[in-house]
Amino acid sequence: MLHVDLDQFIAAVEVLRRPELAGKPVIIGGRGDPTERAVVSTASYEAREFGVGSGMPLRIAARKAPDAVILPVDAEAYLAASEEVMATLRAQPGATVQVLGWDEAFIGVETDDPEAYARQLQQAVLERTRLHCSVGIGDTLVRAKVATGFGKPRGVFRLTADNWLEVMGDRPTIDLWGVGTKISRRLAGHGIKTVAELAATDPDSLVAEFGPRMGPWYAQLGRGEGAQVVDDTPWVARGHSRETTYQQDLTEPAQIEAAVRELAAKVLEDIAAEGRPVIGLTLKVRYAPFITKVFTRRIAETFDRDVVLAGALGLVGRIEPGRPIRLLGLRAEMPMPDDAREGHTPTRSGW
DNA sequence: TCTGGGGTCCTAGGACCC
DNA sequence: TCTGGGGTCCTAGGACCC
Repeated sequence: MLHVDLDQFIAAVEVLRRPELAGKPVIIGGRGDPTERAVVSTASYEAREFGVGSGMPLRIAARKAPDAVILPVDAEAYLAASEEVMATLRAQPGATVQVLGWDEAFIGVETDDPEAYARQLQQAVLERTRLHCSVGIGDTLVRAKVATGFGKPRGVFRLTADNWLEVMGDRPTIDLWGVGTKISRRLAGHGIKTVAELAATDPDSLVAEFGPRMGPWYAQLGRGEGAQVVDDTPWVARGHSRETTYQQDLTEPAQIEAAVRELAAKVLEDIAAEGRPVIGLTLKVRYAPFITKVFTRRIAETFDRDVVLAGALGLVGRIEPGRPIRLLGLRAEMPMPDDAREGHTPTRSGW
């Protein structure tokens, strides 16, 4: 199977409609204002030379690359570009396409020459969208996904059981897809620092630390093993959420209630667009950069906007009074149809 | 200088039921 | 006086991904 990842996707889309930005450091984030609370969505390769990367506070990025062009996020433009890319992938001969995000997909295909297929696919995407992509080839989804990183930019790389340990063995576990800072640190606490060490670990020995599913999953991940099937079943959202980081902290109860009403209106709009009912609500409150609380409430299945709004406002009562609020988020959960795809994210059991 | 927004899934503990 | 075992649901929190 193949994994396709567009190169610096968001920055590339912006450069396409503003050719004068080609070759310059470009940073996309928030509303494009580095004085606001926001982070970098994507930086062009030129901006990355200055040490700017995704997730970095925009303010810091602007200081590191003072001459960079900073643009606001334009989700609609990226979605439109994404749809063209995905349509191109679906048009490839024999391709089963599983979309992972705006700029990523797995391709299931039977071919004797995957490298040639990958090159052909890159050419097709470039011709139709003027965007460059990298392609990973693998005998599992995990290996294909990891392989793509070695192909960047504009390249192709193959990772299978034959060369997995040779290529990945000496790398830190955090290089694995599904292992972040927390898990890599906890693994290191058990003397497991490299992918090879994780691969050699008895899956059952990780159960005590990570639980019955995640423990064995990490051991499997170390070996690059996992699902080998690309699933193009249409994805069905489990829920929809909206959140806002306020430029100035909220303090007044009236402010907070108005903010929750605003979030509820947006969430209801997203839900209504799908014509599905609501069965649960979660209110997220950030009091300070690192202190986040969530309040969840299950409700009887309903299509009634007023009932949902009342439920959301009910959760507001659990907010600690008098504490400045920097972020509010509201999520509505929907019931899942029985035939919906299981295990969408890579780190989970479905893979 | 201070960390977005939209998602998914796992874990653990308590309540409740049979 | 003691109190099993299995199951489900709910809530809170954690971790990861793009």
